[in-house]
Amino acid sequence: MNTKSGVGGTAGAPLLRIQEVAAEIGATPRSVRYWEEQGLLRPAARSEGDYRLYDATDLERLRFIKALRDDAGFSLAEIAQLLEDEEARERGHAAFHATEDPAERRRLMLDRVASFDRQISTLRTKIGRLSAMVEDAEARRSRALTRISEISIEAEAEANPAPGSAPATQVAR
Amino acid sequence: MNTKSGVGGTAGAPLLRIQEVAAEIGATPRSVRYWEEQGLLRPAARSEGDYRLYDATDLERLRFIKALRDDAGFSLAEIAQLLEDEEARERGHAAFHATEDPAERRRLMLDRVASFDRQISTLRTKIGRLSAMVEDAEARRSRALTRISEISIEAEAEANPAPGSAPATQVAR
DNA sequence: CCCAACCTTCACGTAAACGGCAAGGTTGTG
DNA sequence: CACAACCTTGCCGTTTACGTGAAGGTTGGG
Repeated sequence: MNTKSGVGGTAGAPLLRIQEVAAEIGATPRSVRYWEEQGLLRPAARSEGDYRLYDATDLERLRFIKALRDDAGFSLAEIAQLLEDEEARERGHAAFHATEDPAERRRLMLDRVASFDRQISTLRTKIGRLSAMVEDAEARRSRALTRISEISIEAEAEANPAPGSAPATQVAR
Repeated sequence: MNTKSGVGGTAGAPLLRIQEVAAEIGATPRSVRYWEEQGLLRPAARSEGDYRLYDATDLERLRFIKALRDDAGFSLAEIAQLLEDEEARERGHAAFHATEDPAERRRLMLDRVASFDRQISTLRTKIGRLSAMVEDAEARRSRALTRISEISIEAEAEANPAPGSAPATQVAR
């Protein structure tokens, strides 16, 4: 077995190979390659022998993709859309470090915030639709409960024809 | 064009044909047939000439299926699971009308409530995962905002050489 | 009765998202 | 340096969820 866990040149960052990242996020190397093929990730980095190498940022991105697919149920095409924002953020990150101008840096960060806002709103839309379904189910549930109490009353009336007052028998079992 | 809108025998309920229900829920007849093929709906009802006929209950069910697919992003297999509960509810509905015993009726309605509870919890689980993603994005967003305010301070410091101490040169790079 | 517009059941085609295998190159430990 | 374990790029196979005819029957207004 391999004892090594990093392939970093100067050991600055522990670059991972495809199987390692795949296992980390709970996917297969095939899927990760497919996602790359579909343009969801950049070529990451390659080793001397052309092995794909992933860093922490890539891992984060992969986790995000996985969550969008499994948890949110988005298609890869939709994810590609959402990731365009993420791309923009990363480009912004590079631009950020390329400038010293605080005004420029501020602008880049504001773009980043706006990008998060779009992402959040997309997710919230989905949550909204799911919530509507929950509310619908809750309404039906509560109607069922109403019916139950009606049945109880009905049962009482049947078991106790007396109109005066004072119920006597139990209903539940 | 056809002027008729219902095909009810005694005009008790306005049974719809496949294209009508499909249009109603925003799907194609093909999809509706496929869903039936996959066991998501029962044969509904058939006309003399074997045309599929749908009533209000079927429509509700179809709407539910559509929402689960489009809004919640469930696979037909998952929907089949969720619908088993719905099936049980409908069987319970029949059993409900078949008995006069209030205790029995109460039990059936309680089953119905439990079934709704399971459905609601499934949806809530999904909402929870989406909410986690939103929270994550919000955390990143707020970190970006923090960076922005830091930049503002940095800019001030640069424009305004240290009042108390600390000679100001450059910071990052 | 006629005919357009619907419906039926096959049956094959397709896009998405991978799975799996072949043929060959790379890594790094013993 | 040998060799197991990993990687690479094809490329074909598979499942899901339908689309798209084909060939023929049904409906219902005129």
